[in-house]
Amino acid sequence: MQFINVVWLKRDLRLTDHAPLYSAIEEGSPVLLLYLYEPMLLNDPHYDERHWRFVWQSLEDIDRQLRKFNTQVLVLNSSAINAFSTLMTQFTIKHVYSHQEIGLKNTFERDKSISALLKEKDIKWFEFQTGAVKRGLKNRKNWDRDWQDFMRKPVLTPNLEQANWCTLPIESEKKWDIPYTWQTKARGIQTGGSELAWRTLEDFFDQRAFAYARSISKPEASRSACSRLSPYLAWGNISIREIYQAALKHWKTPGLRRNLIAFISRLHWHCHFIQKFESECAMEHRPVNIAYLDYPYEKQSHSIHFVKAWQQGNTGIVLVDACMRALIQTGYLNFRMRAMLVSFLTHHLNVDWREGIAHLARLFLDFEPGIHYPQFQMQAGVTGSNTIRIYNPVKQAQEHDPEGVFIYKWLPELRTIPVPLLFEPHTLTTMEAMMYNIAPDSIYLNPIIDLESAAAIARERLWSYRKRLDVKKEAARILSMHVKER
DNA sequence: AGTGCAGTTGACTTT
DNA sequence: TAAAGTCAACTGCAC
Repeated sequence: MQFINVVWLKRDLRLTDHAPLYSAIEEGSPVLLLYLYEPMLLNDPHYDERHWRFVWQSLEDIDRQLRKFNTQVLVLNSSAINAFSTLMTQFTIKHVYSHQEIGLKNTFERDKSISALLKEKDIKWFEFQTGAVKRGLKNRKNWDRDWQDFMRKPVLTPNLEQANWCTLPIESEKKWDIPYTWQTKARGIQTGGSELAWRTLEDFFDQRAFAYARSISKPEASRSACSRLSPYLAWGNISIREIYQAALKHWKTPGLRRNLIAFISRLHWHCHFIQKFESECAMEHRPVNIAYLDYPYEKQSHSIHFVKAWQQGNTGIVLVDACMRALIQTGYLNFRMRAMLVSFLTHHLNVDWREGIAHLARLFLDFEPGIHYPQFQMQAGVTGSNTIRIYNPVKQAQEHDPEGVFIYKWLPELRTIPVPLLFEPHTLTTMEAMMYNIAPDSIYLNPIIDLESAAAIARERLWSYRKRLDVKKEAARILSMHVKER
């Protein structure tokens, strides 16, 4: 049987700055590129069709680049165990190469079973660091410096010309029909693939980044002034190091410096949070601060209506609903508005963060487990260490969407209401509501909660809970683990 | 010109 | 990456 090296693609769907592919090619044996649509993930509530479509588009992009080498990615709809077992009947696998996956428990467990399988067959599996995130890190000593060092190292571009490509074995991948809806572009949602990742990057540094810092908090302006690289980063169409080094190239451009500093600091936070998740992955199932297991959330039987209204963008709070609807349609929202959505669910509605986390994961095209969990918990206030942020959706709208552009766009039924009444339609009199042509049973005349009293109650609940001794003790423990030591 | 006062601004604290 | 409250300093204005 033919010897091959398997390069197992996961959330690293690119052919540049790719250490596993680089090493596999260097080794010399024929290379097989493998991607698995795993039933375990297809059925996971964190994922949505939009993700698998993005992955498909990314794979198509890779195949386009591979065409001149007369090869393509082997795509299988299969569990990893089955896929590797099948491959082993066709080939003698010399090595397996992949990036470390800092993911949910299910992928971690899957990796452990694959590791066991490969070990049993005496096959070496080389796993490479993802970005600046270190596996099994005990503390944050020198973490910042190491981040810098990693980002400044030259990118590892595999020599595709030199590669020895393996002849694709199995007919099986052709038997499997990729759903039609994955193969059509989704209107309003970003399209996957490295080519588009690089076009987005260039367009950002050439045009959009000039407005970055001043627009980042605004729901409408952020959509063009932010980089929009997040899904490409999450699915690995481009590496964080490639983005970092591209940013540095524009360092001297007048008017860009401040924006680049703001942008690069966020690249840094990207790894920081994934590192946090890697170091304390139990946070997928419980609050980082274990004292919050007893937090007095709304009973599920009661919260279910709140959750539904929140999920559908039907709460009657204008900016909250506009944000959720934008997210459903486009898979994107700027950071501040994401935080506000979590704040509203967990604070105003007092719903357990675990009842909302998968919903946003499904909607975020750029869903990244290692960022999603720490961020969601932090915003939900269950870390016990970061300050509690209860966003006021009315104030946020007045400050960041003063003309109502974003709200009108996503809640067209309110187009007749002028600013500033738009921000608080429940204050309209019956006469005014009629005048503006708002249906008398509109949720916007009668929101699911009273914003002010809900915020006051949440403030009291959160701050009094934080005073508990067990909360403070846990907070101290967490701090010593994650905060940078110099 | 100095004084009293309402209203504003910004730094800082509390929740 | 919050919001509300407190307080001192400051401003504009009337007398």
